[in-house]
Amino acid sequence: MGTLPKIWLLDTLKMKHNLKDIARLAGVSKSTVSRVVNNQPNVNEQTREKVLEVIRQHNFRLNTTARALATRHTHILSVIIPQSIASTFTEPYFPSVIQSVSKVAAEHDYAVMLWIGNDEEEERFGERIVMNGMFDGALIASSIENDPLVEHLSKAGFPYVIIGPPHFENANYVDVDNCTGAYHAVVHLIGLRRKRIGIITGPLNMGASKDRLAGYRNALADANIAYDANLVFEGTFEESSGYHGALALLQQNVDAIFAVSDTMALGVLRALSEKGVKVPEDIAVVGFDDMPFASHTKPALTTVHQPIAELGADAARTLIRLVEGQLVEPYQAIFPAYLVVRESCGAQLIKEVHV
Amino acid sequence: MGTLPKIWLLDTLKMKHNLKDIARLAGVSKSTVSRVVNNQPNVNEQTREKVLEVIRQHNFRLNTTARALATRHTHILSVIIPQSIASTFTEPYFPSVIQSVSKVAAEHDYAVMLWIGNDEEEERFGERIVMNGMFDGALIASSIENDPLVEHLSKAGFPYVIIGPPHFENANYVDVDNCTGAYHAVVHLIGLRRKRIGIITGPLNMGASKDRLAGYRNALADANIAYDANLVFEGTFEESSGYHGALALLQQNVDAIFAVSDTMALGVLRALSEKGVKVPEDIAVVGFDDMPFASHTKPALTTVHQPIAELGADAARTLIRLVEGQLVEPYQAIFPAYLVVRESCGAQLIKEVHV
DNA sequence: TTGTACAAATGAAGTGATTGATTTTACGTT
DNA sequence: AACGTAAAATCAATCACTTCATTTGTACAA
Repeated sequence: MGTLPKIWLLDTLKMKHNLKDIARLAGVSKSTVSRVVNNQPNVNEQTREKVLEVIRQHNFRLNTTARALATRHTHILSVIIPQSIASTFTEPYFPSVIQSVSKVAAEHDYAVMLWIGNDEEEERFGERIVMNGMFDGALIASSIENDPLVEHLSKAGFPYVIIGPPHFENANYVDVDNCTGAYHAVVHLIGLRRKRIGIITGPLNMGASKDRLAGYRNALADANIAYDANLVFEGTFEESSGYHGALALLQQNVDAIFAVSDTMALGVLRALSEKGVKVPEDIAVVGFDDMPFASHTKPALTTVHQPIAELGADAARTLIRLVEGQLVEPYQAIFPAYLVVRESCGAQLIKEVHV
Repeated sequence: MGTLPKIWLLDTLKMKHNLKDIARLAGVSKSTVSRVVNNQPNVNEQTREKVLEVIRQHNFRLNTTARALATRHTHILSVIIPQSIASTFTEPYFPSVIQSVSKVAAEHDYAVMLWIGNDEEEERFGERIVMNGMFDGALIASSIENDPLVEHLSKAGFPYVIIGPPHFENANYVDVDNCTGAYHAVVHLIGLRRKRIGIITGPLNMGASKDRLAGYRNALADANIAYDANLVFEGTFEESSGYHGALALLQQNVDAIFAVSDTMALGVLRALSEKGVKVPEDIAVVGFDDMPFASHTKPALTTVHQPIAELGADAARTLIRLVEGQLVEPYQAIFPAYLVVRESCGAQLIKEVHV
């Protein structure tokens, strides 16, 4: 701060004009130019044209920073990826969310700031974000429970929307029905006569992971199958944890593995293929996410579809409404997740048997 | 603009203070508080302590927007993903770049803005970015040739660094030696006695794709193998284009396929596996990128490694130097790319023959 | 007791917009 | 011609900071 040189190479190249200049050149006052730029009424049509002409001629662009100071709104939305999941950032889930957020933001003329947590900084992450403060609201992508970040933002008075399970009673959030989605997947496996169904969960300090595990347990309970903690492997959402989870569950003689992310399911397929285990004949595999690659695996992956892009878009729209004061009640949306049956669960086999 | 309600629910909750308030409360002037906040010299140690105490007590945070207006620097960096490649955004390449940029930015106390091109808007994309103007400099991720975006930014006077092959003579850029990387891959295949080597390129209006194709041609030329346009399939960097490329090249009786991205190589493996073609026995496959999943495919993928994170980090560091006026000469860095030999190229086979 | 030097603090003019209160202009009525 | 009215334009305050020129304060030497 304050240590930057005063003269900027590129500043000298661009002749910058401000409202006042344009006003002078067009022979009107600053206010009038402001009205024209902001498409406000009460300005004569000829005057408007004249001003626009001058603006065009001088290639004038409004200084957004000054406007932000005056209006107290930057028209910037933050997307926050907590450090707890930064290692998973390269998973297609986040790009999808970000892309849809970015699109909605653009439609409403908002810019998007991105904050990705860094393993090396602990507490400082939330502080950095809050200290910056140059955004109107924040979207928090699936953080862990009791993430201090949320409290930080909340205390600092920033509007925010959580993408994932909520942390507080009255939080604004947009989530997928993880529990029911997982439930359907496991019910399906049970229907296909699988008896020992293993699960590879995500980190259990994340709401989404817990909900999916709950769906698994509900399905077992409804079928009167005893819950066996040995069949539960806590993964990290990474491919390698699917791989190791599968190896561990093989020891338990499972006949089905439910990996709660497609990426982990990929790891499962790799492990089983290496061990010469046939999918779905010997072990059925079901994933979660329905990522683009899920239909391209071998065998094609049966998985729980979640509408990731819709989730991000809805969250963004909600945040904008919140920021613009159009949202009075807390907004809490839960999107359905449904099972997409492909090859890896063995539904085909059963059908053939029936025939 | 200008249509937002004047009273904000959350504004009433947070008692906001400004420099003037703090100055009054600490019994000093605004300037002094500013010095303290910015860690500048010429302020008495006791005064400094006193001011800091008041700041702490009132939970004061500097208004970054006002500072930006005064200093004419927002301390924001933009990462721009042109619409031409927005479809590939979920590829791990971009998250990796963004993550490393984000990290470097954080280290230098910069925030990161993200602009992702949208297929639906053509020309408006660059305009939107420039009109926003609330950033000090931009990082452009691998755009197509003659992308009007670069011209836009350049005209608007924004410092920028290109990640990928440069568009102009004097542009600042950070790139990978795509040509040499591809060259090594193809030379390796030739050394393994492959005679008909097909290539699946990226979009040929992108510099990186062209450079990789050039490397392929150079390798053939050096080995006195005639270049055959029938062995060249123009892909899109997407998995499916690898799949279709492989099917097309199968018609040409190739004995090796060089896919210039790992994701496309994945598609190649899928196609070959479906057709019952053995890799590497019947057809050798080489990818490009060395993505995390490359070592987890079956067979493990031989591929050209490129240091994606380093690329992003270096670009970010360069941009910050540029923005802060510490860069006088154009910065042009080319990172080496090297071949990582695994199973899919069939190097093992040859060794065994020799034994 | 001044004068000088230097550190510390202050005052005021910027930065470029928005916006509500106010004045000017244009135009149709009486 | 005087008046009322509404539209159009202007004025001035405000947003919250930085920074340069200036003043104040202190200590030490002459």
